[in-house]
Amino acid sequence: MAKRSKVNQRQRILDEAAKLFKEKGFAGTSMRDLGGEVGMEAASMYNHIKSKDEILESICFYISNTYISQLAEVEKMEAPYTKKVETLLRLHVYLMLEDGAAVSVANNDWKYLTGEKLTEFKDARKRYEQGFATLIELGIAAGELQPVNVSVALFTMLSAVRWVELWYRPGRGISPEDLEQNIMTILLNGLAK
Amino acid sequence: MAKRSKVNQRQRILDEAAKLFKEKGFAGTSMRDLGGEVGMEAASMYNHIKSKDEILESICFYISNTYISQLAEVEKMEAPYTKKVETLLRLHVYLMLEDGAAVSVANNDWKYLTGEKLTEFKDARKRYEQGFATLIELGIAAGELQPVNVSVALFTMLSAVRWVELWYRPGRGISPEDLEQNIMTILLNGLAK
DNA sequence: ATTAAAAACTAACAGCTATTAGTTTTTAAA
DNA sequence: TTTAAAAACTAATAGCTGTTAGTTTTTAAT
Repeated sequence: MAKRSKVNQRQRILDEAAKLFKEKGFAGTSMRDLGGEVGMEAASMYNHIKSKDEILESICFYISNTYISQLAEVEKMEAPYTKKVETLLRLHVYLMLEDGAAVSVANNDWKYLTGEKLTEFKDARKRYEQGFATLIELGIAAGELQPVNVSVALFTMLSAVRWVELWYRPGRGISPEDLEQNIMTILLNGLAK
Repeated sequence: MAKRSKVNQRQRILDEAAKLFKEKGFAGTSMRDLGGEVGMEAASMYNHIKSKDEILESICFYISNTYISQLAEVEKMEAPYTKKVETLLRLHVYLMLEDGAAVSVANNDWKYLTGEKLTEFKDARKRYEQGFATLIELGIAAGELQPVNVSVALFTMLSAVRWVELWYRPGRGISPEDLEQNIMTILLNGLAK
């Protein structure tokens, strides 16, 4: 059976690409670099992928699709808005702990997407942000959240969660659960006593 | 007097480089791209700069030096730790509003520094983070701040302040002062009511 | 108006880029 | 063991990279 092997090799290329793009950036990573990491001549990888651009697209849209389905999941929840916001942020942290390299690429290298893929990605991101903002807005209207500027709250939270991927490693002396709990405490209850 | 002109041209190159590096990344920006923006052949810029690497170094160390002197300033203040932390964060926001492109480059493209410049930059960043962490630690010890994990608090705050540069434009319908105030409210008092 | 320095230019370089075409090797079902 | 597809290889492509050398133009003080 040849199909299995092809799928696996493609996935290996994508995984190594995510790691390399995270480390050296999309433009700073050559197909020869990637081939070296995968253990294959650069040219050979074209049996599994269409182009370098397609690699980037696969990584970016895997992440944006995940975000969007997580949002849909949370929107369906029957719970207070604070709980919904908290859940969405927790899912962010989880995805980062699981697939940090891909998240990093989607966060930083999406700008190298071209043509309609670029607009498609930006649209997806805007949809996600819009949905998240609505949760915050409703939370404020319901009196559950402080009446802060919605955009400021949105981006402060999204960013506050992004550093995890840069910093977190098992062996940092803090468990994923504690990490999460600490971030949530700061964002929801504030740092001041 | 020719000296004046040389300094200005050099600064123009650095400014355009920061904008371009922010937009397309260091590796994604060619000297010909930069020349096009400056209005000069790529080769001509070498009358004002030593190399592409040197441009990156100038931008990165300008920012890291600013951060470090801001930290020193705050450390000298006679004030509660909450006030010190708040001041340092405000200075972050100001620097971003003033020099967003350069901040962005120092945040994202420092990894393209090479050799001892790379280690020098990482050391400076570590010193800054260490100093900031100490303020938080003392704040907790003094009972002014919630007893959260210091690293988590540090990076949550530093990141929460980074998105400004990606998002803020005059005409967003919020003044720099309100922007600041909203961020501080979320970080210090929390989003939950 | 002369002069010398500064700053622009053109042309060229060696090396790297993503990708293709064509060929050989590996894989796995018959 | 034969066979055909899949997946690896080598070699080559045109175009772009940062940078240098050498030349001409611009600038500004004498």
